[in-house]
Amino acid sequence: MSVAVDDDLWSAVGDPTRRRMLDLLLADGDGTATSLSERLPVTRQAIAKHLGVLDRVGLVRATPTGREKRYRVDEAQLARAVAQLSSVGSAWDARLRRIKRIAEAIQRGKDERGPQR
Amino acid sequence: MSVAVDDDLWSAVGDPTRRRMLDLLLADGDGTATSLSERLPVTRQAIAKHLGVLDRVGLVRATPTGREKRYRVDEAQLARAVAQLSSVGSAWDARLRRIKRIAEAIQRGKDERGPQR
DNA sequence: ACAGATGTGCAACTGATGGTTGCGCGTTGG
DNA sequence: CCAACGCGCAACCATCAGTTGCACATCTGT
Repeated sequence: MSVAVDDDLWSAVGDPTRRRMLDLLLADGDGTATSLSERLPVTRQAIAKHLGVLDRVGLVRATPTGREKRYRVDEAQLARAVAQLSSVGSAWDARLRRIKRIAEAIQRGKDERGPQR
Repeated sequence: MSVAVDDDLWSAVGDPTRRRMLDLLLADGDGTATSLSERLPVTRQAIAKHLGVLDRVGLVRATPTGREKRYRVDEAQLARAVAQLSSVGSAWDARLRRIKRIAEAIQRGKDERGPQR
């Protein structure tokens, strides 16, 4: 059975730029579209759109203060996303282990019947 | 410092359809574009394109047999992808824990100076 | 108080990509 | 041998990440 995953959340962290934005926000505590765009190889407007996406899925929250708009990571929601990553990861990992085990069992079966068929 | 991630690999597993394809291939052992398209809500051609992407990043390998082309998951490469998922996940997790710890420390500092002011 | 600097938001355009339909070609099986 | 099956290629559409350009709001220094 495939793991239950919130596609919106996953694809939000699926984008490399958005992942780096989250990294920066976590490192600095908060940030604005302009401050993030200065540290990433994309324009402010592109960052603003990404912030819109992250905001829609609840990974960041904005607090307008005067002329600027500071964004903070919503830690609970990011924790949810992390949980999903490790969930899918461990599911695949389990399958890989299982496949490997079966392969080894088959190999053992062949050996029992003799190496020359 | 942000985790080193192979963006191509990540974005390959970032797509929900491709993730489900990998799930099916892992469950069945192998599959063709047609067999996968029968179990997913997209056309064969869309599946074929996704298989192309997965093949390009090495997550699957194709073996043409007569008129059909069977795809198998490359276990080593998928293991690499899983490693990256858990790598990013645990990096964020560590940051979240650190932030929480600092927040608690600040809170303790306030308490020591007295709850009022 | 006002003029310039700074920060946002909105709109139009481009390029990549996930999806579709339609068609033609090789392989296979009754 | 020919009809069915599986695949690849091409054209087309929608969405989205990214850009440029411009207008509007808010600070700030003199």
